Amino acid sequence: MAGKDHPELKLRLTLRGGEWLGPGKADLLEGIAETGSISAAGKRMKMSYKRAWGLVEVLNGMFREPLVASSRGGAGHGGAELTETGHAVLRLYRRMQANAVSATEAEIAQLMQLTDIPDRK
Amino acid sequence: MAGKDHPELKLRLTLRGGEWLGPGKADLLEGIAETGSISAAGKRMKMSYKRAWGLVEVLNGMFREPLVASSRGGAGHGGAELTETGHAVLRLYRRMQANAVSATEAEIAQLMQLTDIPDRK
DNA sequence: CCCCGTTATCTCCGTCGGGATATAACGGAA
DNA sequence: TTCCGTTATATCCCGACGGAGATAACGGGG
Repeated sequence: MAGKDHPELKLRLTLRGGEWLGPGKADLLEGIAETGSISAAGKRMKMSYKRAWGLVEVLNGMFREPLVASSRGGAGHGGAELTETGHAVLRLYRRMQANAVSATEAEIAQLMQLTDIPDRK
Repeated sequence: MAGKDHPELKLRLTLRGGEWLGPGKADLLEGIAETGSISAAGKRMKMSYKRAWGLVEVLNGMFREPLVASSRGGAGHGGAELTETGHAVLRLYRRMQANAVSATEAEIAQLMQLTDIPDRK
């Protein structure tokens, strides 16, 4: 279920050439915060651990401080969690997305009217 | 020329699953409007004609009316131009982008401060 | 001392997007 | 009738992306 929820606006913020923050990395951060594990977060998004781990590595290198702190072994058999910076980045991205959506509602509505998609409201 | 201009915010508006409007198609539309040719517009963006033509085909199928009108042969040896709908879509996309940028300036500035990128201002 | 689940790495491999290239069609001009 | 530049379409091919799977390391618990 979870309806198709169209139209949908996605944002990609390019920090430097080749380094950017988009919906995928943001969702992964959120998944890590909720599951406490890189592999679990990746699995939830149907992506391989290799890919999830690679994204985390990139994320940690994009900012001054790492966004994800991970540990191996121990009582909890290892895991991962967001750092303070990680939470801050995720929060800022979500707010950025929300602001962008509300600031473009009018244009989106007009664009949708030019499509042949029936306006179910 | 053209400075790096970072950070940069890009928008992708998904109309239906698999059909979306983003920076690439928008720039292509703009290029066609300015050059009067699909191949010239594609070349300007360093993309093959095949790809440019494919994007135009998709664009024309996304809305009720085609966005690009093309012709072969004749006095001008063929060419392409934006339809009224094409101009409208491009204009709406540009306005959407501008609104989104100004609505997220604060978050973008805060995110940049978390990077190790020197703030040249 | 072995067990466990996760992190961390590596290698192999299928898929897919898109470039490169070739060819035909078009239709007015010369 | 030939020439021209563009649209339109097909085929071949390569590199990158990412999945699948194997392996090791970790470190507290039983």
